[in-house]
Amino acid sequence: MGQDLDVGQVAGALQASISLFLRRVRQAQIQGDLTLPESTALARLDRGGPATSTALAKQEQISPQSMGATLSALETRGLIERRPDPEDGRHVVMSVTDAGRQVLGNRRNARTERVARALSSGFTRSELEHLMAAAPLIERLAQHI
Amino acid sequence: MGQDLDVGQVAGALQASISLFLRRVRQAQIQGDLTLPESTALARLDRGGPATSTALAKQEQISPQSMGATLSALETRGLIERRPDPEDGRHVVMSVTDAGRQVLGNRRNARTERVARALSSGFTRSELEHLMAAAPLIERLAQHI
DNA sequence: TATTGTTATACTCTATAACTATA
DNA sequence: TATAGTTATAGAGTATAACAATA
Repeated sequence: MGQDLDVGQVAGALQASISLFLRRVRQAQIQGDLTLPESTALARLDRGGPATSTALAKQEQISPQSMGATLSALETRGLIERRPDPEDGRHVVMSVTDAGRQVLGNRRNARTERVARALSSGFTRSELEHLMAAAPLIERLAQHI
Repeated sequence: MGQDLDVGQVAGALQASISLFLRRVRQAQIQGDLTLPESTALARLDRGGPATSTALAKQEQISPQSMGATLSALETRGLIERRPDPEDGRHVVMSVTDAGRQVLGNRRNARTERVARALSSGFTRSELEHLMAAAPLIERLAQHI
């Protein structure tokens, strides 16, 4: 306050708006659609190339067990495949299959489509730019909590 | 992106950054601290005055049952109290107790404090302003999904 | 002994369905 | 019949603990 913006106020405002947003996004989940952690892991695997579940877990900042569960779900759907690492028998390297790349190619799943539609209809171009610029700030903030 | 910013791109970036943020905020939860929905409901009840659980659920855009569970937890801790509505026996009006106001007065619980600290140490003033301005946009977006 | 990964279990947050009480 | 609230149950998304295999 005073000269500075109160960081507590910013923290509170972000928590409130962000928890509402994520709740609504989850409610927009449609049967058969990839869940949020599934799309995130699949996209990251495609972007970063084949990786082990532990490495992915570190990148997403979740426990290896949680990442394992997400990857199992993706494997069951045939979107990724597991391959043993010949150099280290403890490693299991995951990679995106053709089917997985196809799903990523469809790009906008039902959930993202709904968010995109909301953005198209109620936001000015400048507001969109503002939101786009905020995303990396939120990500950086998350990494420092 | 040519002339227009791709709304799908904005939607994807927001989902990724926001889910990471909320995950980290939840991990920062400390034993004994109010959970995120608990603080949100308590703050709203204090801000808006006594209200029924159904009314609060509508405001937070969650199911009445979920709000009921959150309110029960707050009541168990003595932070809110329930009072029957003499005019309509179906209504149960919730209000903040002195203990609840005291908790709100402490303002920054451990979770918010950690977010605030992260904001203080790694962000410029202009980035803070940017984040503060993004919060209402995110909230508006959430409401239109 | 340390690391990778799996299995088992549990907690938080939310949902839907079924019920009771009141209007 | 409609509304407010409660109870029961389930699912998503995470966590920790205990374990086996490999290094």
